[in-house]
Amino acid sequence: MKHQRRSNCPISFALEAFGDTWSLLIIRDIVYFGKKTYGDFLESEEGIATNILATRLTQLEEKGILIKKPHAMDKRKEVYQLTEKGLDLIPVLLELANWSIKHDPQTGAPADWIEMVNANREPMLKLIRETVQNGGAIFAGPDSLVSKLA
Amino acid sequence: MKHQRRSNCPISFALEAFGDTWSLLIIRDIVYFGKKTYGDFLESEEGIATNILATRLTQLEEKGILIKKPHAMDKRKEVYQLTEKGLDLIPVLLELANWSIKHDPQTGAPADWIEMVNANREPMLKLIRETVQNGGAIFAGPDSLVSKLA
DNA sequence: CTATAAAACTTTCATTTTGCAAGTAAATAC
DNA sequence: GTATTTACTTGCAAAATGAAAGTTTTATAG
Repeated sequence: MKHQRRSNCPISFALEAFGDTWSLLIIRDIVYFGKKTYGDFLESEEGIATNILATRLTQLEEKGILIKKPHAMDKRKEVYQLTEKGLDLIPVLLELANWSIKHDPQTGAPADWIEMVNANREPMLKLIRETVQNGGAIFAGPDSLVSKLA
Repeated sequence: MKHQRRSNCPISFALEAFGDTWSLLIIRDIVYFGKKTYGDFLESEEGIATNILATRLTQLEEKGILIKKPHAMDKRKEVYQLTEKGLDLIPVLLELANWSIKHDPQTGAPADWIEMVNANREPMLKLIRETVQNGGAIFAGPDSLVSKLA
Protein backbone atom coordinates (compact mmCIF):
# COMPACT_ATOMS: atom_id res chain seq x y z
CA MET A 1 0.00 0.00 0.00
CA LYS A 2 1.34 3.37 -1.01
CA HIS A 3 -0.14 5.82 1.47
CA GLN A 4 -3.59 5.71 2.99
CA ARG A 5 -5.49 8.98 3.11
CA ARG A 6 -5.95 10.28 6.59
CA SER A 7 -9.53 11.42 6.15
CA ASN A 8 -11.98 12.86 3.63
CA CYS A 9 -11.52 16.35 5.01
CA PRO A 10 -10.69 18.78 2.20
CA ILE A 11 -8.07 20.58 4.27
CA SER A 12 -6.34 17.29 4.96
CA PHE A 13 -6.54 16.30 1.29
CA ALA A 14 -4.87 19.53 0.23
CA LEU A 15 -2.15 19.15 2.84
CA GLU A 16 -1.41 15.63 1.68
CA ALA A 17 -1.06 16.87 -1.89
CA PHE A 18 1.19 19.90 -1.35
CA GLY A 19 1.41 20.56 2.37
CA ASP A 20 5.14 20.33 2.82
CA THR A 21 7.94 22.83 2.99
CA TRP A 22 8.80 22.90 -0.70
CA SER A 23 5.95 22.01 -3.06
CA LEU A 24 4.25 25.40 -3.00
CA LEU A 25 7.58 27.12 -3.51
CA ILE A 26 8.00 25.21 -6.76
CA ILE A 27 4.52 26.29 -7.80
CA ARG A 28 5.36 29.84 -6.78
CA ASP A 29 8.49 29.74 -8.94
CA ILE A 30 6.38 28.85 -11.95
CA VAL A 31 3.55 31.31 -11.32
CA TYR A 32 5.53 34.33 -10.19
CA PHE A 33 8.91 33.87 -11.82
CA GLY A 34 8.26 31.75 -14.88
CA LYS A 35 10.68 29.01 -13.89
CA LYS A 36 10.41 25.82 -15.85
CA THR A 37 13.40 23.51 -15.50
CA TYR A 38 15.08 21.51 -12.77
CA GLY A 39 18.00 23.91 -12.81
CA ASP A 40 15.66 26.91 -12.53
CA PHE A 41 14.08 25.53 -9.38
CA LEU A 42 17.45 24.66 -7.86
CA GLU A 43 18.54 28.29 -8.13
CA SER A 44 15.78 29.66 -5.91
CA GLU A 45 17.03 31.58 -2.92
CA GLU A 46 15.49 29.22 -0.36
CA GLY A 47 18.02 26.61 -1.49
CA ILE A 48 16.22 23.33 -1.96
CA ALA A 49 18.45 20.24 -1.94
CA THR A 50 18.73 18.48 -5.27
CA ASN A 51 17.39 15.14 -4.06
CA ILE A 52 14.43 16.77 -2.35
CA LEU A 53 13.62 18.72 -5.50
CA ALA A 54 13.64 15.50 -7.49
CA THR A 55 11.21 13.75 -5.15
CA ARG A 56 8.89 16.75 -4.98
CA LEU A 57 8.73 17.10 -8.74
CA THR A 58 7.91 13.42 -9.03
CA GLN A 59 5.20 13.63 -6.40
CA LEU A 60 3.62 16.73 -7.91
CA GLU A 61 3.59 15.00 -11.26
CA GLU A 62 2.02 11.88 -9.73
CA LYS A 63 -0.70 14.01 -8.15
CA GLY A 64 -1.45 15.61 -11.51
CA ILE A 65 -0.37 19.09 -10.47
CA LEU A 66 2.60 19.27 -12.83
CA ILE A 67 3.48 17.73 -16.17
CA LYS A 68 6.98 17.14 -17.44
CA LYS A 69 7.69 17.55 -21.15
CA PRO A 70 10.93 17.31 -23.09
CA HIS A 71 12.39 20.68 -24.01
CA ALA A 72 11.82 21.56 -27.65
CA MET A 73 15.33 22.84 -28.37
CA ASP A 74 17.62 21.17 -25.84
CA LYS A 75 17.26 17.45 -25.31
CA ARG A 76 19.04 17.62 -21.97
CA LYS A 77 16.26 19.72 -20.48
CA GLU A 78 12.82 18.91 -19.22
CA VAL A 79 10.08 21.52 -18.99
CA TYR A 80 7.70 21.46 -16.02
CA GLN A 81 4.29 23.06 -16.41
CA LEU A 82 1.21 23.44 -14.26
CA THR A 83 -1.82 21.38 -15.21
CA GLU A 84 -5.33 22.74 -14.77
CA LYS A 85 -5.24 21.20 -11.32
CA GLY A 86 -2.02 23.04 -10.64
CA LEU A 87 -3.35 26.34 -11.99
CA ASP A 88 -6.21 25.98 -9.53
CA LEU A 89 -3.67 26.57 -6.76
CA ILE A 90 -3.25 30.21 -7.73
CA PRO A 91 -5.97 31.37 -5.29
CA VAL A 92 -4.20 29.46 -2.51
CA LEU A 93 -0.97 31.31 -3.28
CA LEU A 94 -2.86 34.60 -3.22
CA GLU A 95 -4.28 33.98 0.24
CA LEU A 96 -0.95 32.83 1.62
CA ALA A 97 0.58 36.02 0.27
CA ASN A 98 -2.23 38.13 1.71
CA TRP A 99 -1.66 36.64 5.13
CA SER A 100 2.10 37.16 5.06
CA ILE A 101 1.85 40.69 3.74
CA LYS A 102 -0.33 41.52 6.70
CA HIS A 103 1.78 39.77 9.31
CA ASP A 104 5.38 39.86 8.12
CA PRO A 105 6.96 43.26 8.70
CA GLN A 106 9.92 42.23 6.53
CA THR A 107 7.86 40.98 3.62
CA GLY A 108 9.33 41.36 0.18
CA ALA A 109 5.95 41.42 -1.55
CA PRO A 110 5.16 44.55 -3.58
CA ALA A 111 2.22 46.27 -1.89
CA ASP A 112 0.87 47.87 -5.04
CA TRP A 113 0.60 44.56 -6.86
CA ILE A 114 -1.26 42.94 -3.98
CA GLU A 115 -3.65 45.85 -3.76
CA MET A 116 -4.32 45.67 -7.45
CA VAL A 117 -5.16 41.98 -7.25
CA ASN A 118 -7.39 42.28 -4.22
CA ALA A 119 -9.22 45.31 -5.58
CA ASN A 120 -10.43 43.25 -8.51
CA ARG A 121 -9.99 39.71 -7.36
CA GLU A 122 -11.84 37.55 -9.86
CA PRO A 123 -10.73 39.27 -13.07
CA MET A 124 -7.17 39.43 -11.82
CA LEU A 125 -7.14 35.74 -10.90
CA LYS A 126 -8.38 34.98 -14.37
CA LEU A 127 -5.68 37.13 -15.92
CA ILE A 128 -2.95 35.47 -13.85
CA ARG A 129 -4.21 32.06 -14.80
CA GLU A 130 -4.25 32.84 -18.49
CA THR A 131 -0.79 34.34 -18.33
CA VAL A 132 0.70 31.30 -16.63
CA GLN A 133 -1.18 28.93 -18.89
CA ASN A 134 0.46 30.61 -21.86
CA GLY A 135 3.92 30.14 -20.37
CA GLY A 136 4.16 33.62 -18.89
CA ALA A 137 4.60 34.68 -15.29
CA ILE A 138 3.59 37.49 -12.97
CA PHE A 139 6.93 39.13 -12.29
CA ALA A 140 9.51 37.65 -14.64
CA GLY A 141 10.09 37.43 -18.34
CA PRO A 142 9.73 39.89 -21.20
CA ASP A 143 5.95 39.53 -21.16
CA SER A 144 5.46 39.55 -17.41
CA LEU A 145 1.97 40.38 -16.26
CA VAL A 146 3.11 43.32 -14.16
CA SER A 147 4.90 44.95 -17.07
CA LYS A 148 1.78 44.63 -19.20
CA LEU A 149 -0.39 46.15 -16.53
CA ALA A 150 1.96 49.01 -15.76
CA MET B 1 20.23 30.95 16.76
CA LYS B 2 16.67 29.76 16.60
CA HIS B 3 15.84 29.43 12.93
CA GLN B 4 16.87 31.77 10.13
CA ARG B 5 14.18 32.76 7.68
CA ARG B 6 14.74 31.33 4.25
CA SER B 7 13.74 34.44 2.35
CA ASN B 8 11.41 37.41 2.43
CA CYS B 9 9.00 35.76 0.04
CA PRO B 10 5.48 35.83 1.47
CA ILE B 11 4.76 32.27 0.36
CA SER B 12 7.87 31.07 2.16
CA PHE B 13 6.97 33.08 5.26
CA ALA B 14 3.54 31.47 5.41
CA LEU B 15 4.97 28.00 4.93
CA GLU B 16 7.46 28.54 7.73
CA ALA B 17 4.65 29.60 10.03
CA PHE B 18 2.12 26.83 9.38
CA GLY B 19 3.32 24.83 6.37
CA ASP B 20 3.52 21.43 7.95
CA THR B 21 1.27 18.42 8.05
CA TRP B 22 -0.61 19.30 11.22
CA SER B 23 -0.81 23.02 12.01
CA LEU B 24 -3.66 23.83 9.64
CA LEU B 25 -5.60 20.82 10.87
CA ILE B 26 -5.52 22.27 14.36
CA ILE B 27 -6.77 25.58 12.98
CA ARG B 28 -9.44 23.71 11.04
CA ASP B 29 -10.56 21.96 14.22
CA ILE B 30 -11.10 25.32 15.87
CA VAL B 31 -12.80 27.05 12.92
CA TYR B 32 -15.00 24.23 11.69
CA PHE B 33 -15.57 22.10 14.76
CA GLY B 34 -15.16 24.43 17.71
CA LYS B 35 -12.42 22.39 19.34
CA LYS B 36 -10.55 24.12 22.11
CA THR B 37 -8.53 21.80 24.33
CA TYR B 38 -5.56 19.48 23.96
CA GLY B 39 -7.85 16.48 24.33
CA ASP B 40 -10.21 17.85 21.65
CA PHE B 41 -7.40 18.08 19.12
CA LEU B 42 -6.08 14.61 19.99
CA GLU B 43 -9.45 13.08 19.12
CA SER B 44 -9.43 14.25 15.49
CA GLU B 45 -9.74 11.46 12.99
CA GLU B 46 -6.37 12.10 11.38
CA GLY B 47 -4.76 10.89 14.61
CA ILE B 48 -2.01 13.32 15.55
CA ALA B 49 0.58 11.95 17.97
CA THR B 50 0.52 13.51 21.41
CA ASN B 51 4.08 14.78 21.33
CA ILE B 52 3.63 16.31 17.89
CA LEU B 53 0.47 18.05 19.02
CA ALA B 54 2.33 19.52 21.96
CA THR B 55 5.12 20.93 19.81
CA ARG B 56 2.71 22.31 17.21
CA LEU B 57 0.58 24.07 19.82
CA THR B 58 3.72 25.61 21.29
CA GLN B 59 4.95 26.77 17.89
CA LEU B 60 1.61 28.23 16.89
CA GLU B 61 1.50 30.07 20.17
CA GLU B 62 5.04 31.37 19.66
CA LYS B 63 4.09 32.64 16.21
CA GLY B 64 1.12 34.48 17.65
CA ILE B 65 -1.48 32.41 15.84
CA LEU B 66 -2.95 30.83 18.97
CA ILE B 67 -3.26 31.87 22.58
CA LYS B 68 -3.54 29.50 25.50
CA LYS B 69 -5.71 30.45 28.44
CA PRO B 70 -6.59 28.54 31.59
CA HIS B 71 -10.05 27.04 31.52
CA ALA B 72 -12.53 29.00 33.61
CA MET B 73 -14.17 26.00 35.29
CA ASP B 74 -11.60 23.19 35.21
CA LYS B 75 -8.07 23.99 36.27
CA ARG B 76 -6.70 20.92 34.53
CA LYS B 77 -7.74 22.26 31.14
CA GLU B 78 -6.24 24.84 28.86
CA VAL B 79 -8.28 26.62 26.22
CA TYR B 80 -6.67 27.39 22.87
CA GLN B 81 -8.08 30.24 20.80
CA LEU B 82 -7.20 31.91 17.53
CA THR B 83 -5.68 35.37 17.69
CA GLU B 84 -6.48 37.98 15.04
CA LYS B 85 -3.47 36.65 13.19
CA GLY B 86 -4.93 33.17 13.41
CA LEU B 87 -8.38 34.31 12.33
CA ASP B 88 -6.73 35.78 9.25
CA LEU B 89 -6.05 32.21 8.13
CA ILE B 90 -9.73 31.59 7.42
CA PRO B 91 -9.41 32.64 3.75
CA VAL B 92 -6.50 30.22 3.37
CA LEU B 93 -8.67 27.39 4.69
CA LEU B 94 -11.41 28.40 2.26
CA GLU B 95 -9.12 28.21 -0.77
CA LEU B 96 -7.63 24.89 0.32
CA ALA B 97 -11.17 23.55 0.65
CA ASN B 98 -12.16 24.97 -2.73
CA TRP B 99 -9.24 23.21 -4.37
CA SER B 100 -9.94 19.87 -2.73
CA ILE B 101 -13.66 19.99 -3.44
CA LYS B 102 -12.82 20.42 -7.09
CA HIS B 103 -10.16 17.74 -7.25
CA ASP B 104 -11.01 15.12 -4.65
CA PRO B 105 -13.81 12.82 -5.84
CA GLN B 106 -14.11 11.42 -2.32
CA THR B 107 -14.30 14.75 -0.57
CA GLY B 108 -16.37 14.93 2.57
CA ALA B 109 -17.06 18.64 2.20
CA PRO B 110 -20.73 19.64 1.96
CA ALA B 111 -21.26 21.12 -1.50
CA ASP B 112 -24.10 23.42 -0.50
CA TRP B 113 -22.08 25.08 2.22
CA ILE B 114 -19.17 25.74 -0.11
CA GLU B 115 -21.48 27.17 -2.75
CA MET B 116 -23.05 29.45 -0.21
CA VAL B 117 -19.69 30.79 0.89
CA ASN B 118 -18.36 31.33 -2.61
CA ALA B 119 -21.56 32.96 -3.82
CA ASN B 120 -21.11 35.71 -1.28
CA ARG B 121 -17.50 35.51 -0.35
CA GLU B 122 -16.71 38.66 1.61
CA PRO B 123 -19.82 38.79 3.78
CA MET B 124 -19.54 35.07 4.49
CA LEU B 125 -15.88 35.34 5.47
CA LYS B 126 -16.83 38.13 7.83
CA LEU B 127 -19.60 36.05 9.33
CA ILE B 128 -17.31 33.06 9.84
CA ARG B 129 -14.71 35.23 11.46
CA GLU B 130 -17.18 36.77 13.88
CA THR B 131 -18.59 33.39 14.76
CA VAL B 132 -15.18 31.90 15.55
CA GLN B 133 -14.11 35.01 17.41
CA ASN B 134 -17.10 34.58 19.69
CA GLY B 135 -16.16 30.99 20.44
CA GLY B 136 -18.52 29.44 17.90
CA ALA B 137 -17.72 27.25 14.92
CA ILE B 138 -18.99 26.55 11.42
CA PHE B 139 -20.29 23.03 11.79
CA ALA B 140 -20.28 22.10 15.48
CA GLY B 141 -21.91 23.27 18.65
CA PRO B 142 -25.41 24.42 19.55
CA ASP B 143 -24.89 27.77 17.82
CA SER B 144 -23.06 26.52 14.75
CA LEU B 145 -23.03 28.89 11.83
CA VAL B 146 -24.64 26.39 9.47
CA SER B 147 -27.57 25.82 11.81
CA LYS B 148 -28.14 29.57 12.06
CA LEU B 149 -28.07 29.99 8.30
CA ALA B 150 -30.36 27.04 7.58
C1' DC C 1 36.05 14.50 -33.82
C1' DT C 2 37.55 15.00 -29.22
C1' DA C 3 37.28 17.12 -24.88
C1' DT C 4 34.85 19.81 -21.85
C1' DA C 5 30.73 21.46 -19.93
C1' DA C 6 25.85 21.44 -18.83
C1' DA C 7 21.50 19.38 -17.31
C1' DA C 8 18.89 16.21 -14.76
C1' DC C 9 18.90 13.44 -11.78
C1' DT C 10 20.74 9.35 -8.17
C1' DT C 11 23.34 7.72 -4.29
C1' DT C 12 25.42 7.84 0.19
C1' DC C 13 25.30 8.96 4.73
C1' DA C 14 24.81 11.99 8.81
C1' DT C 15 21.31 14.68 11.09
C1' DT C 16 16.64 15.88 12.11
C1' DT C 17 11.86 14.97 12.48
C1' DT C 18 8.11 11.90 13.18
C1' DG C 19 5.36 8.79 15.56
C1' DC C 20 4.20 5.12 18.73
C1' DA C 21 4.14 3.79 23.53
C1' DA C 22 4.73 4.56 28.06
C1' DG C 23 5.31 7.70 31.92
C1' DT C 24 4.46 11.96 35.01
C1' DA C 25 2.09 15.71 37.66
C1' DA C 26 -1.76 18.33 38.89
C1' DA C 27 -6.68 18.64 39.44
C1' DT C 28 -11.20 16.59 39.73
C1' DA C 29 -14.62 12.88 40.58
C1' DC C 30 -16.31 9.26 43.49
C1' DG D 1 -8.56 8.63 50.13
C1' DT D 2 -8.54 6.30 45.62
C1' DA D 3 -9.31 6.26 40.84
C1' DT D 4 -9.72 9.26 36.67
C1' DT D 5 -9.01 12.88 33.76
C1' DT D 6 -6.14 16.26 31.50
C1' DA D 7 -2.10 18.03 29.65
C1' DC D 8 1.71 17.17 28.72
C1' DT D 9 7.00 14.72 28.64
C1' DT D 10 10.28 11.03 27.64
C1' DG D 11 12.47 7.17 25.15
C1' DC D 12 13.36 5.07 21.13
C1' DA D 13 12.76 3.13 16.40
C1' DA D 14 11.59 4.49 11.75
C1' DA D 15 11.19 7.78 8.24
C1' DA D 16 12.32 12.16 6.07
C1' DT D 17 15.66 15.74 5.20
C1' DG D 18 19.82 17.76 3.54
C1' DA D 19 24.72 18.22 2.10
C1' DA D 20 28.00 16.37 -1.02
C1' DA D 21 29.58 13.67 -4.48
C1' DG D 22 28.66 10.65 -8.43
C1' DT D 23 26.24 9.07 -12.98
C1' DT D 24 24.25 9.61 -17.57
C1' DT D 25 22.94 11.89 -21.58
C1' DT D 26 23.29 15.74 -24.62
C1' DA D 27 25.37 19.96 -26.18
C1' DT D 28 29.18 23.02 -27.22
C1' DA D 29 34.12 24.60 -27.97
C1' DG D 30 38.50 23.84 -30.07
